[in-house]
Amino acid sequence: MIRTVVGTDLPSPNATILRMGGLAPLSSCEADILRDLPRQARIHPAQTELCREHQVQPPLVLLSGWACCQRILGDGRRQILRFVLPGDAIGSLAQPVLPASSTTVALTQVVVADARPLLRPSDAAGAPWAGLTKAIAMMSHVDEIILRDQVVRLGRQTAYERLIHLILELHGRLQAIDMIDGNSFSVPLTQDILADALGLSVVHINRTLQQVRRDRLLDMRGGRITIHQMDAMRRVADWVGSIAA
Amino acid sequence: MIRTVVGTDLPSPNATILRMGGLAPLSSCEADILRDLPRQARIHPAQTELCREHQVQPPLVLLSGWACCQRILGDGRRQILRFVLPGDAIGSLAQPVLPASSTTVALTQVVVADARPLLRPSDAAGAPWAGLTKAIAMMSHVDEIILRDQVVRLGRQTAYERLIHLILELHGRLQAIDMIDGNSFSVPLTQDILADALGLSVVHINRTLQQVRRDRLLDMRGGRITIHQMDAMRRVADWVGSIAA
DNA sequence: CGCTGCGTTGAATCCTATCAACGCTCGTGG
DNA sequence: CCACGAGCGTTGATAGGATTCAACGCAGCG
Repeated sequence: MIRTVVGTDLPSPNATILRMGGLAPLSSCEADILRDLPRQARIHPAQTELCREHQVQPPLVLLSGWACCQRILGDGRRQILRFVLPGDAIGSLAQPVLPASSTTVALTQVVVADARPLLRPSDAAGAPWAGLTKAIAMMSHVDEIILRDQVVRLGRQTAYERLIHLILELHGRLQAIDMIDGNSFSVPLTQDILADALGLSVVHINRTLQQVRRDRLLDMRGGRITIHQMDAMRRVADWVGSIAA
Repeated sequence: MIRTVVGTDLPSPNATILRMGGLAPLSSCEADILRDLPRQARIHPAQTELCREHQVQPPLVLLSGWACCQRILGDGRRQILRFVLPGDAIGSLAQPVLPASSTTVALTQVVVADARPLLRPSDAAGAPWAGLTKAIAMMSHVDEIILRDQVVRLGRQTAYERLIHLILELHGRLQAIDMIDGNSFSVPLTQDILADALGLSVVHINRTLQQVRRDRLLDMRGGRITIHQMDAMRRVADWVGSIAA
């Protein structure tokens, strides 16, 4: 059930504006382009493949909902490469013509918009596109940092550290799009999904979650994370705020 | 001991030409630019930091030797993100002005050249720079695929699979720059380095290496890998030749 | 009502890490 | 020349972290 959004309930472009505006100052003309994204946005249910590995397709922007890039091994093992949050791109904005480097799947119902309006040829330096161009460059840079963080987590951190480190990442990214309420935020992730993101088994995710709760660092249940001791979490996970928050 | 190469023993630009020429057809004028890279190349001994995380510096091209991108955790744990082979860039060519997203260290003596000659403003479409521009875009795309492969290895593969998968990656990348001799190739990696790349302990790398040898898949000793059963290796590691070889 | 998705628990197993020690080669210096 | 140490590979024993298998509880839903 893919439907085009119509009528008065246009999805909000806020996340995108916050995200890109946080990466580079945008002219009012550029902000208008972002505000126009929701026209012709599309809604997809959870589990939808938003783009498939090796396939060339125009880049999208996620307006609302969560998605993830993942890869499936021959025997069914799944590894989630990164989570895609509102304001993030699906498919590279910096290299729009290359095939997708991995499959992106909706984790919740999502609203996506065609990102091509952001891609006008921005040859003229200092033109009204300079802000968007820089924001796009920054986005792909941040994406790479996120991927490298993921490598370090999986390669050299314990389950306990990985879990906290990922939650700190999500916290930082959600903060940038104003989706943090005080010391808690909504996280539509099952333990199953967390396991595939952190390279662990569901059972062990469950036990690690209990451990962090017992240690009073944070609490995760019912799709919501409440942070109790941010500083202790940063210490445990060896957090270096590489992502501007 | 950093010295500039002088005199008649200029380092060969071959790897770079093979690498970039394999990613996009290059005009003779573009090839000339690559051939000119070795002028003013620099030699660094092993262990040299070629670029440091967060620091902005002009991109380099590795002409010979091996390097790696790595990150060190607070308590000394090290994770190698990717190996840098001859013909590869150090620092992004596609986004030359952004800070480095991780530290790059020489694993052997290396020769590097300033990559800025490749970066002329290539506004004019179809200009003599089109090939280089495309090759640079492809390189950053391949780099991302390599990083994603690394995530999958670390997250969802066993030590045995990881080791073989990495060796297949190195084989493919070395083949592209013509550094494979029959069924064997030189690999200046200690077991210590392999461990930090694959997220394992040295001891376990050692034992896994013995296992693959006993299984007659391949043999690694004295800085050289000999492949005995390529097809079996691909099967074991769930290899999908994402990297053009 | 029974099913499905999700979270939870216990027990046993396995993979991988850690610790400690030893052998080897090679370069260095006495 | 030989002693010495550093770097690298190897081995055994032990411990620990994470997986697997299996089962159960619970809520939501057709």
